[in-house]
Amino acid sequence: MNFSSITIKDIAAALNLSVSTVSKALRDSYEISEGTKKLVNDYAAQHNYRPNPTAQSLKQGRSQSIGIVVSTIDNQFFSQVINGIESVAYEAGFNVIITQTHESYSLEVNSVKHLAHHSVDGLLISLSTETQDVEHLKELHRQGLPIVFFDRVSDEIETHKVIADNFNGGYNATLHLLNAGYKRIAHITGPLNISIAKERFEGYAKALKQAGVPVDKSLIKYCAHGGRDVAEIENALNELLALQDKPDAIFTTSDRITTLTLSLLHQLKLNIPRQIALVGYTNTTLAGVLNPSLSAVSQPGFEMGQKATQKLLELILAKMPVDKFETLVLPTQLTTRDSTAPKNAWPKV
Amino acid sequence: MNFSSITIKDIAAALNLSVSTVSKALRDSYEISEGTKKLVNDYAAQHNYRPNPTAQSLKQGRSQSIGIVVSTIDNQFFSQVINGIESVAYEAGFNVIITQTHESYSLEVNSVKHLAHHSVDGLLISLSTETQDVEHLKELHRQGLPIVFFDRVSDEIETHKVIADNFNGGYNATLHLLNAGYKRIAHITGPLNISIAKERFEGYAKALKQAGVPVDKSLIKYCAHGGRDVAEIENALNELLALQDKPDAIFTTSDRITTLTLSLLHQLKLNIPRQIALVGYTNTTLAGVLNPSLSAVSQPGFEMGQKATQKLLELILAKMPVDKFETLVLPTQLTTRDSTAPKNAWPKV
DNA sequence: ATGAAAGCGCTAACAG
DNA sequence: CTGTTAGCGCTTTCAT
Repeated sequence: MNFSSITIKDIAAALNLSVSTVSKALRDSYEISEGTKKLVNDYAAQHNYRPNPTAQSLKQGRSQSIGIVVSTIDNQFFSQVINGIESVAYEAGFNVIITQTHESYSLEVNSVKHLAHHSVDGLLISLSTETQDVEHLKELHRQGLPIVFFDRVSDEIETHKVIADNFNGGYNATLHLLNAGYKRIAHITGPLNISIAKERFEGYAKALKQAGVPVDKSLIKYCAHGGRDVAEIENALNELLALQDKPDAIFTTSDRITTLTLSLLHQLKLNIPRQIALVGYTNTTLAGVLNPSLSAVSQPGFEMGQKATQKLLELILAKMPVDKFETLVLPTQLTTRDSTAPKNAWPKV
Repeated sequence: MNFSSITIKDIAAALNLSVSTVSKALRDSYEISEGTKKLVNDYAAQHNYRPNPTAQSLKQGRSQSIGIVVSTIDNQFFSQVINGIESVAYEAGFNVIITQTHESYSLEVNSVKHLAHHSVDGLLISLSTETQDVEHLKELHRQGLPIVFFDRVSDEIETHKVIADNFNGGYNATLHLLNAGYKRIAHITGPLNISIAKERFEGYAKALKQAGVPVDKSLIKYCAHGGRDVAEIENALNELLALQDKPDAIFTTSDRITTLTLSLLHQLKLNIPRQIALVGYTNTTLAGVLNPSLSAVSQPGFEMGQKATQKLLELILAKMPVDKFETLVLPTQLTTRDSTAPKNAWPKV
């Protein structure tokens, strides 16, 4: 069933023209006289004609739509990215299809296949935590599907990438903790195969080294599913708190890990920052009203979505094959709050 | 460009059959011999054949996709609903297309038109705050497009609806405040033309009346855009706090209004609940770790998405026109925390 | 049991 | 400048 307007055929019949003439007139072809164009366009406007996108897709092999693959939309960072994507895509007349991986490799493969199959004209993807192998993307990339990575990128595929400055995000958060007097700084993160975890870890390690603090492996916990399951964080936390030489601060590296860690510390009735300080990556707008107010590294999600989409549209609309690719690095922002108050200036209990 | 597998034509050529035979074999038609079916299906499986959804859409006038219209995905409640929708839709082989209204009537009309035009087989919609007129939906509904409302429904269109028990949500939250000793209970909400605001208000009013507390209009603030703009809440709050007889508690009715109110109360350095208590609708998983921990009315978002999708699929797959419609009402849950601690048992400062 | 042919709505090469 | 025709990939009569 089609719930929309008339077809080109209807216009042709009504105006005693051929469908091709109408089609050309609507597309403002130089072959068509001004008079006919006006006639057709007026009629079309009056009868609220709109081309059937499905037919156009089939015919042209292009769908005017782009596919998005993220871990989950139930996450402020990703929903901000998606809003950024939509703002640019709609402006350019492109439709978006959102799919979620829930951090699973097989769901990611499904999503990508699904999108490719629905003949999206391009793909915006942030890899799932589980993903190690990107063959499913390489294949499509080889066939010419424009792909732009954002957030969690792969270095095995040469294309545009838009990321945040993960190294400095990790570096600044850790440096801030050091400056505030914390020394035993734990790190809860995802597996190092995902780019963001690796880079944030490197920033963390660099800050420690500069301060002459050894990088203690027992303080670093990797959540295989990026904190998808609460148990992952629970285990990490229990192990950290069971150490002889307990950490006095934690640096966490994703929205989910950060907020779950905070919740668990509450459950354990640990005072933040007196018993343990916390700074984490998160884009939640609630950081300032958490208990305690949470020091946070936030990323320009909306802007990341916009930039990634602009680069993708460049690829899609390019006349010539593109062979020069860019990696855009956007700044992160560290906002310090009570959860990392300096040791010599702890808020009163 | 098509980034996927082979076509029916390829199979036909390879097997020396006609396309129609292959098509029928793939669809397990009774007209085709078992032998040929096996031949075709094996070949298809081996070469990873997958039908082109665009072509199927065009041919059948069905797209195996459903459209979703929500105010914004950047909201825990709606992203939970969407996850519920996806879980059912994917199971049934349906694809979903998500669009956002950002509480704007004109964007809603655009979204709906866009979806209808992309020939979705059905529509799941939660109306925007601005929407008063549902002619854009009536029109499509008349033409036979299956529509199911969730959350914010219209009573001008007869179809399935899935909502939360808004009346009791408002009633219980207000009753709880009364029992905790609060008497001057303000109410910040959206315009009464949206169903949820109206019903929640009625619950609020009922609880007050039962307790013999007059409903004071000066304590009720309607945000025309449902709190989309911070200024709306700011004004509401300023007016409330400027009253001779100030409120001692606030009941808010959406994720966004609730969290913004909390943030603003922080900015004003008001102690919650001593100077003013707060209970609000929100599905944020952070309610327990906010400062103070927030008493909240939460809704079963995931389940709402699932139920709505089930009802929609019933309509889409129905052989006969459906004329008996249901309105499912799901329970809400009130979780009481420190932000509404009883007056005689306030947490220490 | 299989195939030829038409057509969903649109575009585009090719004629006229 | 306009029209005829073919075809995107698939389904579906209607032959054979």
